[in-house]
Amino acid sequence: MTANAARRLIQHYVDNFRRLPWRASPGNLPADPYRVWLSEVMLQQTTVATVAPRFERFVARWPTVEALAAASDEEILSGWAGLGYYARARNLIACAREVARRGGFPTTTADLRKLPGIGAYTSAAIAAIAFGERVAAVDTNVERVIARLHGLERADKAAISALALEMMPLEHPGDFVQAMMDLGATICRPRAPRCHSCPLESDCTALATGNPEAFPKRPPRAVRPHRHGLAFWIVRNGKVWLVRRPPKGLLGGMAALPGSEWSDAQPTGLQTIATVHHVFTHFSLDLHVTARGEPESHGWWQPLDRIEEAGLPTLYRKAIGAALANHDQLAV
DNA sequence: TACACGTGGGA
DNA sequence: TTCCCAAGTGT
Repeated sequence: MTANAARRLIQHYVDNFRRLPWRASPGNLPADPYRVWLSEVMLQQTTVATVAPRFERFVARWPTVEALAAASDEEILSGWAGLGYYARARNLIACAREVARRGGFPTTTADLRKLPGIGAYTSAAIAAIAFGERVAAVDTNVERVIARLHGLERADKAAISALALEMMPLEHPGDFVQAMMDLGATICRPRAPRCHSCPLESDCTALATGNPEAFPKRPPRAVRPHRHGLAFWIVRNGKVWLVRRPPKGLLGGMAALPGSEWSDAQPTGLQTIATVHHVFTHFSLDLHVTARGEPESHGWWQPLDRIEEAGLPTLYRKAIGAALANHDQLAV
């Protein structure tokens, strides 16, 4: 039964193969470990639609891990700007330099796992897809597919991994890994799964219950607090004063408008040029843009007509856009 | 173990 | 508008 299900799963993947820029065709191994690594890191918590063009830009600019390792921190962080989860970019830099120093990627899950930004899932994905190791890469897609297949409300990582490995064929583990993820992304979706199109329809315990969507059970979402912050608008001769944020923490290492610490309290008695609302994973923010005369911190003058070259994360890109819209009105 | 860590698109 | 959430990792 299991072997048949796996065969059907992979056949469905081959028949519906989505030609994504980082993929080798099914059956072809090994894939370029640099491309597999870069795409897997970009895809952490990020959609295929968002990643695809960015991936193309990265490999065009830095075709090899050695090229990436030779780039400056600022170049790479700017290239990452807008993708989010910037610790990934910081780890990407450290990982590229370590891999270049060693002369290539390690080839096993265990050794890949030691590199910065490569955890349990990504190490397994690279090992399976680029090096043909027979190992289960358990992301949320695989977790959901396996949980539904076996009718498990609670998804224990180790149990899921064992069940996935049990189902995995001996040949072409990378195809199986990608087939599972594709099934989760396109058929076995969190909501409104397309069970009538699923190659595992006849094997699925969750479907047999009549409510496959209920598997696995999701924890309730935590309440998201709201905060406020100030951003200082310092302009001169068509240039705006920017700073680089501290290397760790939220938006760590990224270009930014200078400003205050963020707090729970709404600022009062403030002349604001613009206020932008932005939602982070664990809180939302109103950033109030307010004029200041002189720079007080270490930073640089960024020409406003070349603002997209600054590598601004979305929060500050939005804030500057809103400030410019109002600024232009005031200046008329 | 639980929390910090971004963003944009779809329902 | 609001909520959900997408190929997780580090601490």
